[in-house]
Formats: sequence, structure tokens, C-alpha cells
Amino acid sequence: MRGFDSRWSVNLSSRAEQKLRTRRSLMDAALAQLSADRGFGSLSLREVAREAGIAPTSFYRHFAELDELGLALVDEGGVALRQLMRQARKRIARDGSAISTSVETFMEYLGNNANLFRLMLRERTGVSKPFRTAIKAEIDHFVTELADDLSRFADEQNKPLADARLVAEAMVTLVFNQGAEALDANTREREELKTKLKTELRMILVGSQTLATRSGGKKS
Amino acid sequence: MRGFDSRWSVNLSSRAEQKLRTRRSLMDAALAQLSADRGFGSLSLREVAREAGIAPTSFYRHFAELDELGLALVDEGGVALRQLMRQARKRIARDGSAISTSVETFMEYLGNNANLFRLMLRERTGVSKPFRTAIKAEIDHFVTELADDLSRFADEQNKPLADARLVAEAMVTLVFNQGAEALDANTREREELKTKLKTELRMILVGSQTLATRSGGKKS
DNA sequence: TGTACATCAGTGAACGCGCGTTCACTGATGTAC
DNA sequence: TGTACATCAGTGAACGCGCGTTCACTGATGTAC
Repeated sequence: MRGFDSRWSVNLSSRAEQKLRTRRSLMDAALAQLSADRGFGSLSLREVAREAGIAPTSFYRHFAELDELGLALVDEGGVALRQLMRQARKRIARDGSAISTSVETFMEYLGNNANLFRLMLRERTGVSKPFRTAIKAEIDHFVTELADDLSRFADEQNKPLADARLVAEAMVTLVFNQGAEALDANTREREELKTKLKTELRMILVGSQTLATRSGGKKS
Repeated sequence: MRGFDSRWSVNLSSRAEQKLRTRRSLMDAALAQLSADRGFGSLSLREVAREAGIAPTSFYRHFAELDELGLALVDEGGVALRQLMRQARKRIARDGSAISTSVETFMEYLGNNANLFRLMLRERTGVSKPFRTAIKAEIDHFVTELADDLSRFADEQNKPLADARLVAEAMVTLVFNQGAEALDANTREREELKTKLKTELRMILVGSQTLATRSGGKKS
């Protein structure tokens, strides 16, 4: 437990360190209670405090309400998304095969941060506007980067594609939806989902190239 | 109010008619409370009974629990999906332009059954397994019919496509996701969504045809 | 370094609230004769 | 048709429960001198 945040502790009083540690316990407690059958909306402040091992009243020393904790988790989800993308780029540079590598990387991240992604995937279409807005912003950022990558890639290969942003959106929609299913699938089903997903992404990519070419693209 | 179910009332005692009417009030009350900010999970039995104008205890004369009412609504959603598809086929036969007509028909249905679709779209990835299962079954049925249509259409046009089922799944995923967004969009945004959606569907269709041709399709 | 005071994370008691569910009931509707 | 009994949708009182939130507090940690 000690040192889990040693990088930051240098300038913090031990009281402040302890506060951060409790805050983390609360966030972990909330994450731990998420599952296929429990969304963030079904958590209670008392339950989270109980799981974190503090009195319900202490919760207010860290967050004004439960949703504020949830939005902090969404921030972490955004960090995970950016790491995911960085990791995927690195691997693609090494292994090529952009679609396959991306899907593999995504699914790996999904497995390693199951409940964080559960939160993002579910609350994205959930009931709380602040959640939807925050998550949509994170995904938007993700889509933008993907669209840039796609454009660059298309230029390099001299295979233009129609409307990179739209292609990126469609891809992210499919990836996230299959991701949501993959979370609660067994290993075999997950492999099937990956295969399906790769084919679907390829269809979109190829389709967009074909449409770009037909409508007078810059292909030689 | 009288005669709203006159087609069925013929063989029913007036007591049974009244019971059906109350049941309908309950289902309508639940539907009426759904919105962008309220999912089925946030409804309470007491609230629904209040809105329907009956005592909370009377609820149990109609459903064993609130979820049972929800599943009855999902059944109605299934009916709406089948009507939607029937309507779309009819229009396509008349107007051609399969993708555009389908999207228009879907969006129209969405607008006319907003809360019913809200329920389907949200609980599809929601927290209750029975809901997820029931909705997935309805969508599956929808996907199957779409896949059949796609195959038939491809044969007629002598443009084979790769893996009709998978194409249908991807299309339905995109349509439902954009549908969820369209529900809470204004008219202008909705038009944008339609345009985007049509392009995305066209990419998938064209991509699937291109892939089928490349891998030795039966095209002349 | 030692002392006096300030800060503040964590606490336990207490509150009022809406919830789901049970129960025994009422009285209109339906049925058997 | 008229009568006596059965059915059953709808009721109101009552229950125990977990919830979010308030409050005044405690005591360890931090700070000023």
C-alpha cells in the first residue's frame, strides 16, 4: 500500500497522502461493484463507503455526491483510451496490419480494465447527462485521432478514402459495441467477436476507398 | 376510451375489458416516464401506479413486479420492429433506393414511438439480464430478416456480397446507435444523422461487395 | 527544539423519505340454478 | 327472469428497510513562533 503513489508523495504531507489513498479506495470500491448486472446508477453512497471501509459521512470529505466520483472515473477512462491508442500505434508501426492489431490491442485493454470500460460503455448511453457528455468528449477525442491516422495512412498508401471522420465514427461505434459484448463473453466467444469485428472494419475501410475512387478520387 | 380495444372486446366480459384497460394504463404510465434522463431502472412501482391512477397495491393484480411490465413493453417493441420492417419493404418496392428508404422509415418510426424505442435502445445494453436477452432476441430476428433481404437483393442484382449476416449485424448496430442519438436531437441534427447514417451503410454495403468480388465472387 | 494553536479527515447518532410488499377488506360484476 | 353465491380488481393501513444528508464531535497531523 505504501508507495503506491510514491511518485507524487514527495511534496505531500502524510495527511494529504492519506486523503488521496482514501479517495482511491472510494473509486476502487465503486469500480469493484460494477458488473454486467450493476450499473453506476444502482450504486449507493453508503454501499461504496462500506466497501471502501469508511463511514458514509466521510464520503463527503472527498466528493460532493456520488456522481462526482463517477465523473472522476470517466476521466480515468479517458486516460485509458489515450494509452490504448498510443499502444496500438506503437504495435502497428512494428507489426503492420492496422486493423487486426488495433482490435487485438483494444480487446486486451478491455480485459485489463474491465470495469472501467464497463462504466464508459454503459454510461455513454446512460441516464445521466453529465456522464454522457463527459464520455462523449473522450470518445470524440479518440475518433479525431483515429480519423487523423486514417487520413495519413490513406495518403501514404495513395489510397484515398471518403470522409475520414465519418469512417472513424462508424469504426468506433462498431468497436465499442462489440467491446460491450466482449466484456461478458467467454474466451471462445471473444475470439469470434474479434474476427467479426475485423471483417466489419475491413468492409468499412474498403467501402470508403471504393466510394472515394468512384466519385473521382485522386487514385492514378 | 371506450372501444380502444373494440376488436378484442367481443368475447370479453366488461370486467375483463376493464382489467385490460388498467393494464394498458400501467404500461402507458411507465412509457410516459421514460426520457433521456430516466431509464426503466429508475422507475418505481409506486410512481407508475400513481401516474396510472391506481393504488400501488393494485399493481400486483396485473404484474408480479415492475420488470414484468418492462418485458411486456419490450414485446411491444418487437412488434414495432416487425411493423417497421414490413413498412420499409413496402416502400422500397415502390420507391427503390433501399438504404435511403430504410433509414427514412426507421427514423420516422423512432419519432412516432420515441419512448418505446428509448426503452429498447437503452435496455439493450442495460443492467437487467432478462431485458438484455429479450431485446437481443427481437433484434436478432430483425437482423435475420435483414440478412435475408440483403442476400436476395444481391442475387437479383448479381452483385454478391460477403457474409450477409455479418453485414446485417454491422448495419443494425450503426442504425441503432444513431437512432439512440437521434431520439434526443433536434430536427437539423436529425437530418445530419440521417445523412451520415446513409453514407455509413453504403460504405458497408459497397465494402462487402468489393470484398466478395476480390475473393473470387461470382461476378461476371 | 518545544509549545500552543489551527486544521481537517474521519466519526456516530439522528432525521425524514419513498420504497416494495403484506394483509384483510369491499363492492361491483359474473354465474348457476 | 330473479335470486343466492362466487369471483376478483381495486383499496388503505401498516410494516420494516436502506437511503442521502446534517450535525457537533474527536484526535492526529501540521504550523507559527
